[in-house]
Amino acid sequence: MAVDREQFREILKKKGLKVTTQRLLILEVLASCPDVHLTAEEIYDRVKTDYPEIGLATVYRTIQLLLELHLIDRINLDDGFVRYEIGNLGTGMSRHHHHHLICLKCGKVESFQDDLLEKLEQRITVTTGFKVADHEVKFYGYCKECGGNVIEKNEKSE
Amino acid sequence: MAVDREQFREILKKKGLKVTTQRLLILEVLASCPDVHLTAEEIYDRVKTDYPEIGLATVYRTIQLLLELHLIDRINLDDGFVRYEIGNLGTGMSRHHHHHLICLKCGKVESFQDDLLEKLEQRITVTTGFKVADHEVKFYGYCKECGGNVIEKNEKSE
DNA sequence: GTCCATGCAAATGATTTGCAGTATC
DNA sequence: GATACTGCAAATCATTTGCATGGAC
Repeated sequence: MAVDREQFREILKKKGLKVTTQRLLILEVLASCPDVHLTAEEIYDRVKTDYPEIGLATVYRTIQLLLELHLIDRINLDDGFVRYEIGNLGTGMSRHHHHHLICLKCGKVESFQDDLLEKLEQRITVTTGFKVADHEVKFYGYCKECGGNVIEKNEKSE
Repeated sequence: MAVDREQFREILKKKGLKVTTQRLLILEVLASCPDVHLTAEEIYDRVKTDYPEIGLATVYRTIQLLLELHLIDRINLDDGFVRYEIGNLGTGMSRHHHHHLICLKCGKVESFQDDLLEKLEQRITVTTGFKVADHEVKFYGYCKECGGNVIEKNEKSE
């Protein structure tokens, strides 16, 4: 699983970019946990255990690079940190446009995949003339463990 | 249209908060343009034309207040600025859970209303046990004026 | 050897906070 | 008159940038 180290080398070389230990390690950290959404600082900390000399600026610069190469996606949970996760190309699996379920209690972020949005995109184009290229969908609520499957509130209206 | 000045007074008093010119003006600016999504700085500039003594810190503090009162909503377009718009309560109209169409060319932000998401929310709850309380949906693409209704690219795959 | 990439430290820029003065109730 | 609110300036904090060194090709 995860992007092959060789594939990544190829991509970098094809773009005239250099293959460095730092870049390999950062992608590896992100690829090794496709369902954890890490902040720049968290990536920095994880890489540092294997490579203590790395600087935070390098992490930020590499993140930019990986975003431009579409190997990772950014997620903003509006908590003051931008998070990153490995993307479609990065995993090789079809994680095409999955949505995020953010638990308001424990903060856990799950992923959910559904194609209902495609229908909505078509509807938007027909109705407004807006041509959708990409979307970002976040659902806030309560996960299974935090009471998602228990009906604890009687708010049927609103 | 927009929240009645009196209603706002009531809400503030009920919470033991004071009615100030600054608070009235800031809500008014947001209520007067329900489809424009303003940054804190933009709100600051607009209020300043009527009330030049206002400070930027007051704008930020009032925005926090209005968010807590659920009179406004925040929108993050990931361009480095957080934007705000008047919410359901603020307009009195049903703008329940509208989505944002963000033009990648001209930067314009349109609103779009649809209930297809409700269906998706149900599906999520049934499938994962996650109970959805709120959602935020952003569509990136090209608006009518910028080529949304013109097929200018032949990219059918990806 | 040539450049690109890195690491450090300083800069940036939106948002926040402390504090003394001011306005509301 | 008490207390909450404001305005200013300083502080904060994630992210970016300048620059000299180091590493990839």
